[in-house]
Amino acid sequence: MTSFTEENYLKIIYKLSTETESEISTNAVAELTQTKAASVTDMLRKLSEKQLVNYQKYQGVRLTELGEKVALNVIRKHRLWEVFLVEKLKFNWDEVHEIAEQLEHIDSEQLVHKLDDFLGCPKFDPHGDPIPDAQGKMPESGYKNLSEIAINQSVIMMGVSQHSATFLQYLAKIGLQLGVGIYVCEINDFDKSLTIKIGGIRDLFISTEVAKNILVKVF
Amino acid sequence: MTSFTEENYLKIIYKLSTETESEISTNAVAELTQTKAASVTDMLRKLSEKQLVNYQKYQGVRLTELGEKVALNVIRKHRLWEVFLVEKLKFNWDEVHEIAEQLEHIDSEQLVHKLDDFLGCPKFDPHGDPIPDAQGKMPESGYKNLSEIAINQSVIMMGVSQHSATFLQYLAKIGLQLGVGIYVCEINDFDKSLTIKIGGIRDLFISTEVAKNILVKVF
DNA sequence: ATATATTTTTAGATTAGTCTAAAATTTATT
DNA sequence: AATAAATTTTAGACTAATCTAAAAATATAT
Repeated sequence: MTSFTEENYLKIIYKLSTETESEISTNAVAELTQTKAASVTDMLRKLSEKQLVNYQKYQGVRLTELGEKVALNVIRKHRLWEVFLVEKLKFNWDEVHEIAEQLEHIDSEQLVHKLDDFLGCPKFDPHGDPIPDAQGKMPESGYKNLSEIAINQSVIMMGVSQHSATFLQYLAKIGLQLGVGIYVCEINDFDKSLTIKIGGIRDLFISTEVAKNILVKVF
Repeated sequence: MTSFTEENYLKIIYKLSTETESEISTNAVAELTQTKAASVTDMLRKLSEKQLVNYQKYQGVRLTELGEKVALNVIRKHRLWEVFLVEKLKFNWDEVHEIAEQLEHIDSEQLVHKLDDFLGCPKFDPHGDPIPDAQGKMPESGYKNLSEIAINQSVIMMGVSQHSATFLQYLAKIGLQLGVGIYVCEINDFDKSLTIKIGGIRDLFISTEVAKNILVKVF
């Protein structure tokens, strides 16, 4: 059995692995788990004994196949619960993360299966993130970051790759929401900031930082 | 804040309080928490420091008003989640207890409120147990135990006061389910066992032990 | 390539919740 | 009322997860 805490470590190591090719550093894990490096070292040794990660001291860490399976299952639960909270309970998408952080650790295969069914086997969560299936396979979205889109192209906003409440509330404020049409008018050479038109109407100026965190489908 | 473990203790002390007038003994708590008396003593001291129980050594324990409020909130969550599992996810009523034991500790007032709404503010859970409202007030059911019903009376089965899977599966096997009509044909003077007719058709023989755990509404 | 800075690990403590075994208290029995 | 039995508490120890401070290893910079 994997504890609540172990699951969180695995989830975080998984997340870091998708952003980096190389081994994950102790410090990187410490930052995301909100613990100290010393605590991470202890946990990595423990996860290693349980065959959930490959770890050798000073050499960083990588998930084993088993560890990745566990991580993906936690992510699957997290995202399914987020769909439930938004679709069924009518939460806003910026309110669900903390609650899903708790629900993702509920342990019952049957529950996950029935929840998935009840929600109609969704492939993406309310932030546009893909939901792995029971075997851990991610659906292909084909989404790109808005920052990669060329000038004069039209796209549709499908998700975000950052889930902090402040970011989501900023998007809400400037009118960027799921499903909205975005047209790239101009890209500033110097800082890569963009001028875009949303819904065919409003002109908007956004930084490349923001654009990097917006997932879009090419029209 | 109350931990997962503290919440379990409070819930169990509450349950015992509804069954007894006097102080709750350390041993009684130990049995239900599946721990040893020594562990219970430690926890009672801790709960006492937090003003959740009144406890003096060797004198047993009682919930304070605050402790009862916390306990009722956990029970509220447990029962709401059971309704969700049975009504929405189509679990059988003998499968939901373990899962609800986990879900009852999810911490979010907003979640409970929205879940309650989503379920249509149910007053009773799938076992017929009353669901306390947000203030901790229990709805009045007026239900009685089948063992208290006089001969030649007709009643409707509304719930059970024992939730073990074995008991629920036994009921399913003999055909006793929620909403069924029960007519008391005969009460054995010696051991108080009953002969009943269910759904106006089948004759059935049940022990007083079973009858004590069946909640009915007088016709 | 050596010194410095950064990262990581070890060593030793801490907290929550649990345990066993022994001591203290209460309850029951004669 | 005295003793035996049962219950409850204390004392001391264990595990999981964390911490701080110091030591060790690795990476960076001159």
